[in-house]
Amino acid sequence: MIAKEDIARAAIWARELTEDEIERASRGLSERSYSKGAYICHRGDRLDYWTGVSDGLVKISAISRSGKAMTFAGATTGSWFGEGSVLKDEPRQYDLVAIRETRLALMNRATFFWLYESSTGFNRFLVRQLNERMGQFIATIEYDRILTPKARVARNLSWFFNPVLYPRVGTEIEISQEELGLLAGVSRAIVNKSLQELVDEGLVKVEHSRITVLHLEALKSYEA
DNA sequence: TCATTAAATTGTT
DNA sequence: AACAATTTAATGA
Repeated sequence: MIAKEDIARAAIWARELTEDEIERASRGLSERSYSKGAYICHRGDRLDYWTGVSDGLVKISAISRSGKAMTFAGATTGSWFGEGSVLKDEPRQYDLVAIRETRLALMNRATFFWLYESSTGFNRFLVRQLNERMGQFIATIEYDRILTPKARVARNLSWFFNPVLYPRVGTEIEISQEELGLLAGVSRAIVNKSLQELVDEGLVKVEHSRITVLHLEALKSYEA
């Protein structure tokens, strides 16, 4: 088992924190595991923690009034989310589902607020993250209206490489075509065909359970 | 280290 | 949704 302090130190928001702040943060952390397909929480549930993905893949989605499932985002290893619900002290607005075996790091509310009140570094992180997410949601609205399934796949892929929201090193992501389909809201067959075409266009490289992005900018604004 | 097997993933229909 | 082909991971000689 990894020490809490290591989790805190490795977290993206720890980069601008002081030693004292990191130490305090680590004491407010706990971990919880979820098996593939398990609901972490349903819309309307209370989840009084700020949540980070230690390892795995989480789908953030909602069911529209017409009953259609809609995915807002995927959270991969290293990303943190849910600050909105914790800050406002309200139930979660979205469903959270573990798409694969997943370990979550949970920061309790008291610790989150302590950082919020005390740490300028932490606040800088929060502002950056909220700003990036705003940009991504605007892009989501656009893509939902106009894009072909193939472009959905391309743009969903590009989101995983937002350096603020998803602190990954390199240009690869470990994700199966089925998982990507779940996130993009298209069938596995569409994902497969789309990826092959994107490979032909020289934008990505596809291996087993792994996708390498070669031209991120082209994916971000993919239209056809 | 290599061979065998089971499980996951991919490509196609 | 179903099927075959491919790749990986796990097991044990």
